[in-house]
Amino acid sequence: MVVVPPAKQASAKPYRVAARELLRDTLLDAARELLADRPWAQISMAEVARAAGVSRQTLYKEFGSRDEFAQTFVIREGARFLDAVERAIEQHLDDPRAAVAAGLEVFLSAAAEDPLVALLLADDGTGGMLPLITTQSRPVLLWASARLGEAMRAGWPHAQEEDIELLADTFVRLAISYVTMPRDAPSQTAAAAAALLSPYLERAMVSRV
Amino acid sequence: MVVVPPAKQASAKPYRVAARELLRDTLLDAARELLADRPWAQISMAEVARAAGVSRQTLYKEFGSRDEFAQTFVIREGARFLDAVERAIEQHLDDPRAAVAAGLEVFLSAAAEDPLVALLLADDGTGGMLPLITTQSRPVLLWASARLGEAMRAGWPHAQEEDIELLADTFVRLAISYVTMPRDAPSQTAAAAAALLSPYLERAMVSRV
DNA sequence: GCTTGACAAAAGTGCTATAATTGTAAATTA
DNA sequence: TAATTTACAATTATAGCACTTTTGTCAAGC
Repeated sequence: MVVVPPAKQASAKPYRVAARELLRDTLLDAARELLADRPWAQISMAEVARAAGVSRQTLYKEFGSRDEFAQTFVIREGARFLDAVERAIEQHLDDPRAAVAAGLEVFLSAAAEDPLVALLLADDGTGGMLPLITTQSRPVLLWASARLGEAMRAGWPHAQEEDIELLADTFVRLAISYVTMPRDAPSQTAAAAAALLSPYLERAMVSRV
Repeated sequence: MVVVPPAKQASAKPYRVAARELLRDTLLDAARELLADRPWAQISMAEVARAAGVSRQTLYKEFGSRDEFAQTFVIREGARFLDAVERAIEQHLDDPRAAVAAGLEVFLSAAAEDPLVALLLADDGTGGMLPLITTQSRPVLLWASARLGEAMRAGWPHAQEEDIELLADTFVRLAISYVTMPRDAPSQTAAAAAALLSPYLERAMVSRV
């Protein structure tokens, strides 16, 4: 009697969720391509929908408003960088200082090369996305800090919760600061910041009986 | 024979320098009063000069351009806060952690109450002064960091030059970050940041043979 | 050394009309 | 059911235009 194994699921997620994510990704990707040409203020929601091959109403239904879409976009682009940062940290779990240095360097290098980041920083006036990482950056900050916190918690399970939160928050704040007003070459900036954080970090990452 | 002591100088500075400083102060003070009413974008150089009782050309001769004037203004206002920070630090030279906590708390509390800071942060569009502490804040950052560095060098003569510079730079970056996007109440934010910096600080402030 | 008066170039203002965009709601299609 | 189409009011952008203000720099005068 031959046992037929169940067909391997293409994804663990039910169709509805997968379809929704696909939709969101398609829309956000379309926005990114449009942003290669002109600033956010000059891109309409209709264009984004058209570029994604979707109706405008689907876009609104999914994201609510233009501002929410922009917010989500910035966070999703940020996720690209944060992924890289977390990978860098995971490779240095035995050495917190090296982890911070590598994570920050990866971030600053990637951001410096990214044309989207350059565009975002260049655009001065209203209607752009710049405020989302300066004066109205609470959502981005909270999101990035929370995600980074999770990664640190996973890598250093002995660390105290408050230390994790403080370190993640500070890491993100400094990272934003360095991106908007560079200090040095990415590697030097990262090394300096890591040197600064490491004494605290090393205390925190060790279990305190 | 009676020795007549030399008349006490009103100031150690020669007249030319003193007059120049008086002129600058008068103009900058006039600008501050005008800023109580309306945002910077709606204040002309002619108004500033008139309010200071000086001709427009004198203003231009002294500051060069509108942007330079704004830059100088922001730095001079920043000096008010930095004075307070330095005093707070000087009162805790024996305890670097308390020094950082007190300095940051003084700054954040004062900034939170200051109507000028509120106006500066509120004003979104172009022509305002906000970019001077976000995307174009290099001058402010360099100035504040250098001044804070001097104060630290004076208070902790054993510290290494690189440590001073790194700490001052980081302090200023975090302070700006906290002002533009608050984390907590000033006292809590200051305590957290001080806790984070203190392990490094304490190593640095002690002479390393 | 400061002020006055003058100036061109640039930037802002008020106004109009027109067009585009946002956000929402319905009816429609697959 | 989920997305599309169509429709719509309200807000906002765009363009043209004349006009005013402002910036930045002169030279002349006190």
